[in-house]
Amino acid sequence: MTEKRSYHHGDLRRALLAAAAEAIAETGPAALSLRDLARRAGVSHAAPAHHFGDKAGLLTALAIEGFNRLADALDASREQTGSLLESGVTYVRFAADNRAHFEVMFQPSLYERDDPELVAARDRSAAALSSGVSTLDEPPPADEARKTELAAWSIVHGFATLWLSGAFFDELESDIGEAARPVIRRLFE
Amino acid sequence: MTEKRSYHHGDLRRALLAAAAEAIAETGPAALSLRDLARRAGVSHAAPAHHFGDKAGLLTALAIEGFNRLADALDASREQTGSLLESGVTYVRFAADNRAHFEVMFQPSLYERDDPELVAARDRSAAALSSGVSTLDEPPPADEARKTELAAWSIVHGFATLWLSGAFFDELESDIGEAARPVIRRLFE
DNA sequence: TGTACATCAGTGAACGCGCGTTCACTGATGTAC
DNA sequence: TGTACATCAGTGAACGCGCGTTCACTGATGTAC
Repeated sequence: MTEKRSYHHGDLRRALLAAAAEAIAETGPAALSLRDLARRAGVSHAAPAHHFGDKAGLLTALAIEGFNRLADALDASREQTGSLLESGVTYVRFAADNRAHFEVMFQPSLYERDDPELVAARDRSAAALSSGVSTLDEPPPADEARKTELAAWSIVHGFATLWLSGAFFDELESDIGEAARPVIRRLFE
Repeated sequence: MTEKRSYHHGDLRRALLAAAAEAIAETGPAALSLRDLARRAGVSHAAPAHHFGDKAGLLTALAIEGFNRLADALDASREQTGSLLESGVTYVRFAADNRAHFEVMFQPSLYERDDPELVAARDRSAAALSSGVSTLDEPPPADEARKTELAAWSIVHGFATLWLSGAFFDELESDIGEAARPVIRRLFE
């Protein structure tokens, strides 16, 4: 913790992203300031611009990280369970465990939505989501599949968003995944 | 438009709320500044404090207005159609037509969530939502009803949120209500 | 109908603050020979 | 193994900006008599 830092930080880019996730979880993405991140990383206030240029650049990097983590989690869930319901549980868990990333990912006005790396990461997530529908016991006909995908995405996204906003405060059990499972299950009955 | 204004504005409180909805739709709730609202309302920069105290006070008023409008819309929809599906369509339409209100309503960190008037308006919305479940052709048993409510709320809230974030951009038709109906219907099959 | 006065809505100057951005700089690292 | 030099990461002082807040004020409105 109290390591001496040399003139060069060594891993400032990563440290700034972690500081950003922390700050956003505390006060939301819009209140983020580069000077605050520099303070949190123990570095001069002009340093962040070196790595990200401006706030949008930093949030683009954070969104990329988020979409890749989500795709990783969904892929792993599908491999292990082969169940769309469990992929949904994974989605809401991801949102709760990566709150800052999640908030940024779905506010594209905060970042550069055409960044090639971002587009690739977003597409990975989308593919992981839609491949989940094909794991259903009775997969819908092709022309209906997209509607089912959107319904599944909507219900898990809505549950996660409402949970994070405190709408279920004190009503549901504290594990978001367990709280979500019986609700998501309604979609498949 | 170019009416002469007397020293007293006459309806500044309402004008500030309208200006706030406009500003939030443009740049989001966090970027809101009281000085900007004063400019939009054509009034000196210290005037807003007279009516709302600070930003949280103003956003509390906006959230109250939003929850009441939502409750009104849901009540009207239930009276006219008696269909939970159509209540869902009404919910997503409300979100699109009252984007600024909707965004503020579900970010309680922006306002005073214990304000009595706010609590009352929020409860009105919640009641309107849950009474919708009892209109189903096959209402669920009492102990299951809440899960069904949460599923319905989640799917419409998720669809609305994803739509507003641009996630369906260029994919779905431009009327959010028509786009949502076949997706929401998946929950009832 | 007229006058006096209290109340209230909005004004405008002043303040201190944190922010993003710029820029000449300095110290560390890596590579060529 | 040693030296020279280019490159790059991070510094720190300076700037101008918009913000929220305060406060003595002024003009309009409403009420008492």
